[in-house]
Amino acid sequence: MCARRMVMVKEEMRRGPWTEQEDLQLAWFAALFGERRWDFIAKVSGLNRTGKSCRMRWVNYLHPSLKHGRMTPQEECLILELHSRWGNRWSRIARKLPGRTDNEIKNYWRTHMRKRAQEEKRSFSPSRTTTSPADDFPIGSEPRAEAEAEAEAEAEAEAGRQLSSSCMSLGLDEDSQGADWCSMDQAWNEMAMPEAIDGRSFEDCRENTTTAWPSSMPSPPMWECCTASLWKTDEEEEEEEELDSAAFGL
DNA sequence: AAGCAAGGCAACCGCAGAAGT
DNA sequence: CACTTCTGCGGTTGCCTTGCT
Repeated sequence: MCARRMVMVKEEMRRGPWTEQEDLQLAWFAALFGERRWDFIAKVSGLNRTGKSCRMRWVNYLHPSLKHGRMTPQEECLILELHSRWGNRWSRIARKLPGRTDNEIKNYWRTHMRKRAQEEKRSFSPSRTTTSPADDFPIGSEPRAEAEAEAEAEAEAEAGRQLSSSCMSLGLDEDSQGADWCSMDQAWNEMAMPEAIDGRSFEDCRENTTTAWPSSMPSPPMWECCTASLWKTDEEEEEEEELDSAAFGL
């Protein structure tokens, strides 16, 4: 049904999840033409995806220097600290976490902070448990949704601030591997083994990808030429961040 | 075993700014 | 200088997986 429609609407761009074949194609063309001109790459690769979509896929998933796996406690700590300092500047925060993307960090923050916020909410307002939220606002009324969303956002932010400060007050930093730095969740502490991430590193994946590479495509060297510095911090930005740090007395 | 809810994450969207013409 | 195109960012959505009842 969908395929039929695709045939009918010839120029329609492909959307949704990427297939392995598409990934290979994109990686190949990105290596060939560089990590720029995504519209051009999208066209010549015949992927029938938008340049934007290609770029997103590359940056968030295919780039060789990306880490794939759970956040380490150090990374979590860093995210909390940087978020308390910079707010939702995900790309900026991501630059401080080599191998992590803004999207990944954003997702991480949202899911974990929301969870945390919900816990906070429960523990701080026991009285609310006795009355249903619907008591305050009739079902379907706008104010309820808005107020709840606002409260949730504030709770998330507060959770972050608290975690961040507890993180700092414990004197935790890059050396805090495996430290019992907060009780956010026992599971968080169990992530402390980078080697255990899925049992494999991206290097492994890269090798596998290379071996599975179509014979018509050159393999290993392309990775070398395209690993260039997605995560290298721009010097100017770096300077600015230093200034920020100084201003915050860190 | 089936149904449902929540969690996790990939992907998309809209906008703003930079770069090119 | 104005306009167009491209890139990057942050917010949001929707699908898949996992855990619970």
